[in-house]
Amino acid sequence: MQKYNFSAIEKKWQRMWKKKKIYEPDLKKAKKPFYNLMMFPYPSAEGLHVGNMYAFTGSDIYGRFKRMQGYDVFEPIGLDGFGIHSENYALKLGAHPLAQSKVSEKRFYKQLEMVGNGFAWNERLETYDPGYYKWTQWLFVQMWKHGLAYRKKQAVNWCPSCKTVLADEQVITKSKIKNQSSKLQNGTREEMISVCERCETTVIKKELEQWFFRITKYAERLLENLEKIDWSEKVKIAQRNWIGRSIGAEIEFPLRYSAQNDAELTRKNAEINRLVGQRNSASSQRDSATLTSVKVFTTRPDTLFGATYLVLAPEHAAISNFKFQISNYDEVEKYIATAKKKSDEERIENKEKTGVELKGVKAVNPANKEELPIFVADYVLSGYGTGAIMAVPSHDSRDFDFARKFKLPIREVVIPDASNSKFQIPNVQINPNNQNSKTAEFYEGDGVLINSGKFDGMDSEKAKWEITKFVGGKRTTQFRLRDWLISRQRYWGPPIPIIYCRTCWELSISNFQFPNNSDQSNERERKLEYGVHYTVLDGKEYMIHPVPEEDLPVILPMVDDFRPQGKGESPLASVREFYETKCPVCGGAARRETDVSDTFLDSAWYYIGFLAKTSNFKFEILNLKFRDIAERWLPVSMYIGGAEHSVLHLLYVRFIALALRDMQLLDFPSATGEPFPKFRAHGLLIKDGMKMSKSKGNVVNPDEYIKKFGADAFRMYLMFLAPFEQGGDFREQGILGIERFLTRVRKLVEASLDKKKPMRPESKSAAPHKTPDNFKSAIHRTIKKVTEDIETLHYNTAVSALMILLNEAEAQAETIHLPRYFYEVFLKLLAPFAPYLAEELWSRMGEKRSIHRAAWPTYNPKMLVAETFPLVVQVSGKYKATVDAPRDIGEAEARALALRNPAVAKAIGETKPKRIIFVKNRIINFAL
RNA sequence: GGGGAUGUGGCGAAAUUGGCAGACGCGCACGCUUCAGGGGCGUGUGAGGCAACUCAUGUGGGUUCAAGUCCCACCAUCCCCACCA
Repeated sequence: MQKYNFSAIEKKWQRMWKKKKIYEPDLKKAKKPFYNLMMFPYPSAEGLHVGNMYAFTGSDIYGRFKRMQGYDVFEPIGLDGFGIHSENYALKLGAHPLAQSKVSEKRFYKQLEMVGNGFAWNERLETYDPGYYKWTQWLFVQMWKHGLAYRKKQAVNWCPSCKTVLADEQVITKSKIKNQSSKLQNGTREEMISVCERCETTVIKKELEQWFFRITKYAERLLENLEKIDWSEKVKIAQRNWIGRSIGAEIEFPLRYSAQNDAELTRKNAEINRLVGQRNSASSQRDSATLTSVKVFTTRPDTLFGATYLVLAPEHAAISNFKFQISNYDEVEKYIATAKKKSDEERIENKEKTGVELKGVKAVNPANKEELPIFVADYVLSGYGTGAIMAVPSHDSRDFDFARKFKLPIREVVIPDASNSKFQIPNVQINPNNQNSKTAEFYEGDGVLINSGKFDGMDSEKAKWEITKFVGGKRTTQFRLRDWLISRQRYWGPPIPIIYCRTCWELSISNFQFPNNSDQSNERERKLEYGVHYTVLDGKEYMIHPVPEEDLPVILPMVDDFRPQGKGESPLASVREFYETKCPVCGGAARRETDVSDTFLDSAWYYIGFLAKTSNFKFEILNLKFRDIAERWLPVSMYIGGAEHSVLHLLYVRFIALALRDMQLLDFPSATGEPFPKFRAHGLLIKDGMKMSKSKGNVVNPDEYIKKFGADAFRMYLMFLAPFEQGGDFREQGILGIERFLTRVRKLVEASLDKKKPMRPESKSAAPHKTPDNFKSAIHRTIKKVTEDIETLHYNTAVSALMILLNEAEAQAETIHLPRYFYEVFLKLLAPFAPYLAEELWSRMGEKRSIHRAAWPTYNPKMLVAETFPLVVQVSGKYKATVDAPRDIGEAEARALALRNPAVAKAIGETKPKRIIFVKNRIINFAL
């Protein structure tokens, strides 16, 4: 057998494909556009990971298939090269990220070319290209101008090792099992810790001024649109849970202060007025007004009569307002300080509830006018709802734990419907003010109300809204989704295009008047509401201005020491030439924002970037030409990527797309505005049953395999080893089977081209050119199978169908000349999987056009079925025989045929079958 | 605690959706090939039994002429989220 030099052939076709622009659709004129997108990689580690290859190949097969079906397929590629992962990699190597990016770029593109994907190389992009991040910054400015970006001081996740802020989504909870002795004694004891998703360092909380994107404004739409897009169900569920909508009520609890404090109260209120009221007297009135009630959010307003205390989150604003009414304020303050210092690790690990009562203040239950104690406790989160809850220990496990610990009353107000035997009535003390700690339990289900005055006997679902109405509460919806924290105190990212000006602040505030009856909640929010956008830097207020669009991009300066500072500031904050600038409004000296934006902003619009790239380093988004292109190509036809991006990238991209549409900056035909109406998540590739990682030393280097077996064999093996959406175990041995298969394909085609080759002597008697109908039928069945399997991403069974057809063809070739039709069909079906070999053999057959532009074969439905079929014969449900039967025969004929079989006749004997079950073209069963 | 999966040979996995369980491939065994170390070809390969047959899709029940597939209960493993009121 002659040697097959795959690497030479791969190079040859790579050149040819590029020259003939096989994979470059005309973005402006394409008639049947098909945007086949795969998540672009970030070049962090040593070259491409097999996992990447796996994902890209799976996506590429789909693209090649669509191209052969006549679509103008656009399959772009680029690098998500900005961001912490790339920066950390550079830090590790001791290289500058800018220099390192050039090295990575070269290697990645070379590898990506090798694997044989039909990429549109002309449109490739890198997120660190100033031509690209100019538009990332432009996007930020648009978000700002439309009120979707804002600045706020918040306790944020801080990674002490990466020295930067992390979004909630980038903090992961890890369980680590405690030492073995405790495991033996107490069963498995798990300790939960919050760690940085990248370096696994424990994350702590830090209060910092940060930039946020108002993704919560889109919570409802992001949730509702999920119903209208064709995505892997598990990804939809993950997003649904992340957005986390709950419907409940906001209920106000009036406050009452102890009598002995009243005199002091008056005096201290005056003090508040003096402190707060300097700038505006209206605000002090409001501040004291906030002291009269506390608002809580609850999903169970039906349990209001069972509320026996209130709990405020440590960060709750009202607590400091109570300052002069709380008799034990020192203790409260101490508790709050401890709670704030606690990392999430400690808060979560320590499930034991803690808290302190606010003495001297009571809340009044609006339903039954009872006075309730108020606590501050860190089991209530400040960021959710109103940061305050009404505690109903009888119907909530957390409140129950707390009540037990602090000996608070537990009053049951909902019992399961006694007529429904599915529920057991829990053993709960119905004594309102006395808990029996031995037997008390909580019940979180629905049921019927008791101990609830005039609502007794009402169904709990109905009571929710009746009681809300009764106490003047408001039905509201809450989301778990938080705003997207977008600023990063690192170097390797697009500088946030914002300028802070002190002069402008002074000018604007000196002649600013608040409208008299404005909503006077928090002074700062109020100012923001009336258009005074300012921030506080080093204790002074500054006006916030976006960088004018014509001044973009704000170039990331070349900085030698790009290491994170660890003070909550970006390394850019030490670069005077960078941060010192001129105010775009007043022209005076001003200061630039020195944080960079989150990498997820870079990747939130890259699919638009591919379309907008007009030439090297130039993108056009705004002009009309681009709008034509967007209209033609968006939304993306098929998006394939990893499920690990279920709630990060995939949520942010959707958000940005919807926002751009609302801002009327992006338009494409779509009812929903969703950028990816069809998304499929590929599975995870593992090795030896374990996730691949360098620490385990089981990382597969794709280059070696491509060098050894060729890109075709490597690709095809990856697709064969398991269903694409499931992922599977990479086993080196498996690739040998594919290698054999491809060699046999080549030999079969080569033999057909070799005219001199004689037929085997023993087959002379056969009619050499007549193709048997069963073989024709096999060809058509294979076309059907492969077509349908590619459409549903069942690549493993598509490959298997090709193997079956090859086996059959080899057997046929013993006796007949296979028709040219067979070779054409076979190579076309093979082409998406093994693009090089298919192209090579195709051209050797004398074809001039690329096989990747050839028409995908179609099948004739009439040819699918053979003339006979194996009729399965059962007796009493047990298999007895298989007989060859003509297609579509009726029951009588089938019965006669079956009974002629000796094994069947023997099994039935003299008995007369009670019943005969006959399934056409399949089975006949004699029930005795 | 909540949500999502997944359990089929020695291994990766198939199974027209209720109709011959294990397709296809890996591995293994034996044989052939003037065949040298991961070469090619052929045959066999779920388990037990000489056999006809019997038993087999995590476990235990059920529905059905017929169950990997449908229903009920349980067990195991993995992933995601997690004090979200």
